[in-house]
Amino acid sequence: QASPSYCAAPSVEEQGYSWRNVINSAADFYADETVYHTLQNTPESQVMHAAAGQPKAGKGRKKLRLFEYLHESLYDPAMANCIQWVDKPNGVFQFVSKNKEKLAELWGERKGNRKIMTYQKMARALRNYGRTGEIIKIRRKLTYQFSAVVLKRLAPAYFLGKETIYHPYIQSNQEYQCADDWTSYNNYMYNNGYALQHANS
DNA sequence: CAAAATGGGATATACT
DNA sequence: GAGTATATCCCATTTT
Repeated sequence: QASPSYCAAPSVEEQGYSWRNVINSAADFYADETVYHTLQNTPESQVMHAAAGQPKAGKGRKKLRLFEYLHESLYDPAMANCIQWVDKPNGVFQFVSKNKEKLAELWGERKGNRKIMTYQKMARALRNYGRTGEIIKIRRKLTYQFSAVVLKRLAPAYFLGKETIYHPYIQSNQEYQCADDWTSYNNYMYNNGYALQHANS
């Protein structure tokens, strides 16, 4: 057991701990950040830039949803040490083991919760997304994936223009009732397209 | 084995 | 009051 010798994509969370390898394209980050601003201007996207860290402000504001917060963090370079894209085009991201609790904490503050939000509780909420398919868990450690729908809804005009990218993963825009099926399908695709050979356990 | 991750039922809250 | 979207608890199972 424990034979960490993948060569292709260094599993970020493994003992390898090679975040930089995944981040490598900082330019990519900034490019998207720019796009993110576009999103802010998009009329239909009422993301509402809720004031950062306001426990109980903004009454009329639509409440920020967990996946919106995560998506937002994903585009925030300052959060790169907590959460990060693994496969941006397909909405695959993962938390950083070492700082995931921090991200959860910030989420809790953002929501103005009474107690401190923990990764466990946040992950519980994340699991609820699995029911509706908004975000699903994929086999890799601390890794999840936004559904095509959510991704489109949150993505800047950017993807809307070239939505072709999101094909390799999800092909049935039908329903997510068979979560089990397409979860494994995704896992299959994921491992297939990333670090195909590893066949561990 | 221990720790980290994952999973999910049950109940509580806050808000529309 | 109903339904949604978590929040919180808490405990069990799996993976690392």
